[in-house]
Amino acid sequence: MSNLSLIETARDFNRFYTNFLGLLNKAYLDTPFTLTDARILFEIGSHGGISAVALARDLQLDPAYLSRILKRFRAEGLIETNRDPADLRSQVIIVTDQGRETFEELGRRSNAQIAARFDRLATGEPEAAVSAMHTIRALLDPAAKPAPAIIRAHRAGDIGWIVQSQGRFYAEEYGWDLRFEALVAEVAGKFLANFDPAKEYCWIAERGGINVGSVLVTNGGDGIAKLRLLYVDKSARGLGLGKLLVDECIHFSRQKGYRELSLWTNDMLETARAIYVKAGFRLVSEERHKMFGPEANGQNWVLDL
Amino acid sequence: MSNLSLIETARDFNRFYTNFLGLLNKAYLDTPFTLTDARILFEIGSHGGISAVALARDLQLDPAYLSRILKRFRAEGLIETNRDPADLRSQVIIVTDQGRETFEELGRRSNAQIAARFDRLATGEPEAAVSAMHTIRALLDPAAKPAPAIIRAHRAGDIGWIVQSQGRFYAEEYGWDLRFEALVAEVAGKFLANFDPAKEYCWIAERGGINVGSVLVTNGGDGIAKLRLLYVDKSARGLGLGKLLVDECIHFSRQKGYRELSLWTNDMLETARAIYVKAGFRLVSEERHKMFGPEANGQNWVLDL
DNA sequence: CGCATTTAATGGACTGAGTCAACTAATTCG
DNA sequence: CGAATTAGTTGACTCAGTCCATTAAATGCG
Repeated sequence: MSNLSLIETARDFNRFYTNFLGLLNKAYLDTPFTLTDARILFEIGSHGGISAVALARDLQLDPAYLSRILKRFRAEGLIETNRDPADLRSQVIIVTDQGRETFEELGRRSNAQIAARFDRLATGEPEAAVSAMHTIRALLDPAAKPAPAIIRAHRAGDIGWIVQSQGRFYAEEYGWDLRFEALVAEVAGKFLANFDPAKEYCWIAERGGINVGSVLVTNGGDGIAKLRLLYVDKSARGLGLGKLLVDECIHFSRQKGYRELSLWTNDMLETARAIYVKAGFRLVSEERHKMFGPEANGQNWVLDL
Repeated sequence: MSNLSLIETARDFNRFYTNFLGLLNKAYLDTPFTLTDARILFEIGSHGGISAVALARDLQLDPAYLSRILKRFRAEGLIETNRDPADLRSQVIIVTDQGRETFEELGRRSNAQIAARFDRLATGEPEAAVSAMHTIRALLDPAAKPAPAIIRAHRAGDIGWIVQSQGRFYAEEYGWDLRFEALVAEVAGKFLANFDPAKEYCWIAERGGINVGSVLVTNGGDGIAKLRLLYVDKSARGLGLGKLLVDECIHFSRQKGYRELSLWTNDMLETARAIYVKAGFRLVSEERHKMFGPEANGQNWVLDL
C-alpha cells in the first residue's frame, strides 16, 4: 500500500493534466476534427497500413463508431481502404497524399501549441519537463517495454537504497519494526566501512536505471563466506533475478577460496528458501525469535563449496 | 524556439497520458457520475461555499451546462444552494452530508485506482513518478504553488533514504567516495539501533509524499547533543527547510535539558554554515582531512543552550 | 468434409453530454 | 436614473459515442 499523500499528489496532478490537455485539445476545434479524429488520423499516419480492429483496440474505440469515422475520412479523401488479401474480412487502411498533408498540418499545429507553451519557460526547463515525462511514462506505461535487468557492483547511494527498500518492505509486508531496518543499516554500513574487495562483494540488480535487487557476500572468517541481504523488489519478481544473485554469490565464494557459504533467513520468505534449496544449501538450525516484533522463524543455511 | 525532438516527445507523452487518464476516468462509469460530474463535486467538496460562476470559470464549463448539473445534484440531495446575501444574483453552493459522503467515496475509488497502479511499481518508483509529476506541474502550471513541506518523525525506510540521498549527493557533487556513505550508514544505523526517544530524535521533511530533508539529534553524553546528517534535497532548497530543521534540533535539545548542541560539517557547505551562524553556533575547531577522497575542511561548531 | 462458432466490419436506432441563444433578475457604472 | 453588465436559468438542438443486429469471411472441431 503506497503512501496516501503520494496518491493524493498523483490525483492532483491528474486533475491538473486533465485540464491542461483539455486546453490543448480545444485547439482541435479550430480544425474540423475532434480529438478522436485527430488521434485516429495520427495513428493511421504513423503506422501505415493498419487494420480497423487494431486501430479500435489501440485507441479503445467502439468498432461501429470507428467504422463511421473511417467512412467519413474515406469520403473526404483522407484515407483509402483495401481488403487485406490475407484476410478478406479485414481491411488495410492507408493515408492518401491529401490525408498525409492533413495529418502533418495537425502535427504542425500541435507542435506549435507545445512550442508556444515551452517558449514561455526558462532555458533548460523544457528539457526538465520532457525528462520528467519520460520518467512518468517509463513507470506508468506497461507498453513501454521493461528495460532488461543488469547486475553490477554497488556504487554511491546503493547501500542506502538497500537499507531503505528492505526497511520499508519488511515493515509493510510483515509488520517488522525499525529494529530490522537498524540491523540492515548496521550490516550494510559495516560492509561498506570494512569493504575488502578481495573477499567481499555487493551485487545490485538494476533495471532502466532503477535498483531492483541486491545481495552481499561478506567475510565471516574461518573460510566462511556469508550471503546477506538478498532482496528482489516486487516489481522485478519472477524474472529469476533472485537465483541469478545467489549464483553470483556462490560463484564468487568458490573463486575466492571460501570453504563454506552460510546465510540467515526467515521461513516466511518462501521464494528465497526455494532458491537456497535448489542451489544446494542445507538447513542446519532454526530458532523462533521476536527480534523485530512479530514472531518469526529464523533459519541458518549452509552450502559446502 | 524549442528543440523539435523535445516537442515531439512532449506530444508523445500527451498522447500517452490522454490514454492513461482515459483509462482511469472510465472508472467513473462504474458510478452514476461522469468525469465532469466528479470534477464539479470534487471542486465543491474541496472549496466549500463556492459560487457557480467561479466553478464554471475554474473548470472551464458552460454556465448553462453547469446550471443543469447543479440542478440535478440539488434534486439528488448532494448539494444545497443559498443566495449570496452579498450579491443576490449569486448563489453559495455547499455540499450536504450525503454529498460529502459521495464526494469522499469518489475520492476513495480514485485513490484505490492509483494505489493499484502504484502497487505494481518497485520501491521508490511511485516516489519517482510523483516527483516527476511535481516537476512537470511546476513548469507547466502557472498557478502551481509548490506543495507545502511537512516535518515529521522518521518511519520505516527513512533511515535508508538518508543514507542513500546523502551518499549519492556527496558523491555526485563533491566526488566523495563510498567511505562517506559508510559513515552515514554507521551514524544512521547506530541512531536507529540505540534509539532513545527521551534524548534523541529524527526529523524528516516531506513534500507531497517525497522525502526532501532530514536531520538527527543524538546523545553525545556529558549533556552534549549532537546535530547530525542535516540534508535538504536540491529540489527543495530555498524554502527555509534547513533552518526549520535546525530550529527543531535546537528546540528539542533545550527541552531535553542538554547544555550544548554540537555538530561537524565541512566548509564547502555554505548554505548550511549560514544557517548555523544565524542560529548562534560558533566555530570551535577546524581541520583539513581527506576522509572521503578529495581534500576538505572539517569544522566543529557548538551552540550553548 | 461440413457445421457451429468466432471475428471484422458496418448500418440502424438511440442516448445524453455539451453548446448556443434567449430571457430574468440583480448589480454596477456613468 | 437609465444603460450596460453579470449570475443564473431554460428551451432547442447537435453530434460524439454506445448498443444491438446483421453480413461475410475465417476458424475450429467432431
